[in-house]
Parts: sequence; C-alpha cells; structure tokens
Amino acid sequence: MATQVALIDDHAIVRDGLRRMLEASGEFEVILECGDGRAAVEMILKAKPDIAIIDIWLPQLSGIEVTKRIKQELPFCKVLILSQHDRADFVEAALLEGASGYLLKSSSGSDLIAALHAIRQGKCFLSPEIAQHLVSALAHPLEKRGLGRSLLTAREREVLQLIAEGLSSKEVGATLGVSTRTAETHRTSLMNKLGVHKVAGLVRFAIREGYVGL
Amino acid sequence: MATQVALIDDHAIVRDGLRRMLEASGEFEVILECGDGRAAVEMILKAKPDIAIIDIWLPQLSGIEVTKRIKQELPFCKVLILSQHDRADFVEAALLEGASGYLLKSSSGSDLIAALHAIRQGKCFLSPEIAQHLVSALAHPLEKRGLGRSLLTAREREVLQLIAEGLSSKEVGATLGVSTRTAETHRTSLMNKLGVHKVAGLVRFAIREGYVGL
DNA sequence: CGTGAAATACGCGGTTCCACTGATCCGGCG
DNA sequence: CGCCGGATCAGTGGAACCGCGTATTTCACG
Repeated sequence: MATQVALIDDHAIVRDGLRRMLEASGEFEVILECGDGRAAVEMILKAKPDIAIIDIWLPQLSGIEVTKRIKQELPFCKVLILSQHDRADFVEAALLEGASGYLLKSSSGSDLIAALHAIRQGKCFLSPEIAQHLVSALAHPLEKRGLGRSLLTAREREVLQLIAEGLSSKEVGATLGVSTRTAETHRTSLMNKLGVHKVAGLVRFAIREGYVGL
Repeated sequence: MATQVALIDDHAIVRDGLRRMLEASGEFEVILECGDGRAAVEMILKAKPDIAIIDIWLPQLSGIEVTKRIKQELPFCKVLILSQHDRADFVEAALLEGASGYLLKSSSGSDLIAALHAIRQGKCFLSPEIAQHLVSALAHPLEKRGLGRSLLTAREREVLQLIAEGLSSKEVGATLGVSTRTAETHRTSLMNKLGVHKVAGLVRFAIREGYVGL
C-alpha cells in the first residue's frame, strides 16, 4: 500500500509539481493538499497521512506551528519541512517540534524521494547544507541562546503573524475563532512587549524575526 | 513536434515539478533548466526554446531583466513570467519588456498548461488577479513612466518611508511641513499604486525595496 | 493549595485610517 | 498656449485602532 502524503505549500503550482513527482515514483499517494497553515492542521488531523510535507512559510500559521500541532495529536505522522532558506534557528525549531526532515527547495526531486524514503523508515533527513549548520549550532547548548525562552507566547506569535499579513483585528478574531476584543487584547500586549505603538513596528519586528515573508 | 520550453527558477525542486507537469501533457519538451538569471540568458540564447518560463525573482539577474535581454535577441521566443506576488509594477514591467504572460504561483498546474497554450498561439495570458490590477492601473493612465523612472514620485517615496517608520498621517504631515490631508492623499495614492490596502502592505513593500531598514 | 501567567472577553472614548469625492497651483512639453 | 501630471489641500462617514480599564477560567509550578 502506498505511503499517504499530505502536501502543504502556499503555491498551488508547486504542489501540483510535487504531487506529480510523488505519484510518478509509484510509492506515494497524495491524499490531501492545502495552501494555508490553519486549514492544513485541521485537514491533516482528519486525514491522518503517514507523512506531511510542509513549507516553512505559510499564510495564517507557520510551518513550525503546524508541525507542533499535528505532532501533538498525531505523534506517528512524520513531518518533512520544505524551506527556501537555511536559517539555523528555523531548522532547530522545526526539529524540536518533531520534524523528521528539513529539505531546501534548492534540492532536486530525487532528493525529495530520498528524504521520504529515509523518513518512512523512521530515519531523519537533512539537506547537506542544513546538517552543516546544525553541527556548528551544537557547539553551544541551545538553552543559552534563548530559543526556548521566547518573549512572546504562542498565541501572540500567531496574532503577530496575522497582523503582519495585513489582517485587521476583526479578521484576526474571526480567523482564530475568538472575539475581536480578544484579538485586540493580544495586539495590545504585543505592542507593550515589543515597545512599539504602531502596526508598522509590529510588521518590521515580524519580518525581522521571520514570522512572515517579504 | 513538441513545443520546446526553458525552465528558469531558482528552486530545483520547483523546476523538477514543473518539468513533470509539462512532460506529462505530452505537448512540451523541456530543453533546458537554469537556476540563475545570468546563466539563463546565455543558455536561452544558445538553445532558442519556443517558450521560456521564468521566475520573477532570480539570483544574479531579475526575471524582468532576463526577459528584456532574450527578447532583444530572440523576439520570437515567448516568455511566461512566474511570480509569487501580484505587484502591479512588476506585471507592467514584465509586459513592457515583452512577456506574453504572467502567472502567479497560486495558480494550478492546469492554469500553467492553459497559459502555455495561449502563449503558443501568440496570445497573452494573465492570472485573473493580475488582470484585475492591470485594469485599475489603466484607469489612471500612467503611460509616461518608462521602466527607468520609478513608479513612485519623490514625494511619495518620502511619505512611504515615514509611514514605514511608524509615523501617523498627522506626524508625516508635520514632518514634511504639509497638512495632514496631504499626507493622507499621498498615503492613498501609494496604496493605489502598490495595490495594497493596509499599512502592513506598505511596510513590507518599503522594507523589500530598501526604503527603510529592519 | 496558592500564586501567577496566559488566554479569553468586555466598555468607553478619542484618534486614526481610508475610500469616496472634490478642488487649486505649478511646471513641462507638444 | 493648452494640456497633463504632480503636489497641495479639503469634506464626509464609516471602520478600525488603541490606551485606559476590568474580569473570568485554566493550567503549571512551587
């Protein structure tokens, strides 16, 4: 029986291409596709694929956050992160959340298949460039580097991403399924914590920290 | 005989996917792939494909610039631009340089095939969202500005920078020594020109274009 | 078990945004 | 000269923002 795969990437055309590659191999079956993070979590929890291929940058919810949520509910669902860049902190965060692999988009299609093979067998697969970064990162222990100790709470990071994507408080509330006032409360505490008083400041922080792309 | 296609995109994995889609259709043959702009120009001039599919963002040389150069030498080689975003100025620039189509990556694989069909017949193909932007751009005939001249006026760039730095319209007016109203007018035309409706969008544009730092 | 942090939610009121309009003045270019 | 585009200024009205509060529940940690 073919391994069931979920494809999460915000570009439909990229998903189409990946699907063809996976299906051409004859070993994988794409059982769901999704272009945004929030919807992806729901669909994955429902469909329970064997492996989820997740782009790191997604509208609504980052790939890291998606990973975290599905690993909580489906520890046996493997995750392969796709990313344009090789930012070390992203790699670490993804692996800490339970991702089984991290593949750069500069990889080839055969690398993708190779990664899936490894992951299916419970192994780990990292793009060579990534592995490089990781060893140097392991030189010093990660607690020290403030990775676990984030200033912002998970909810606040979520709200921040949505604001930076251009949603109003009302839209943020609707997206998260909470009231507009609650969204505004989070917005307020974000501004307090970050010491800014304008959307512009939030957006710049979000971009600088990689919560949203450019 | 199959239509010969060149694939220019900086992500190998995306090229792999596109190639499979094209070849699966049976109508297209990928005769070359390249991941950076400068090399792409050389390869295309040598290989003379019927159609070049070019990502707008490329290392070394932008997709727009690549289009310009190959159209100079090979006017009969059609160009289909691929892009993540629907920035009006990019679209216009690409079309002015001779691109026959502009496809967002949010499009599906069948859109891609449809676009190639249209282009092969000498027609033009734009993603629907793109066409939208274009009509609104034509409403305000901004013909005069060629490529060299910036989309934004000097004053608008000034205002943009201040907004991105977090100033309110009132503060912008005070800073520039004009009325709040005027600052708001500039803000409005910025949003119109850039096709965004939120401060977040302006800030991201400003950062992307280097009007403000991070 | 108490404390505190996080998430949720609400009110009020002034400020700001922003789309829809309208206008005037000036300088360059055919 | 006449036209056009850029820069300036303005009104209206509804929506959103945001600082000032308050309050409940839940959950983790000591």
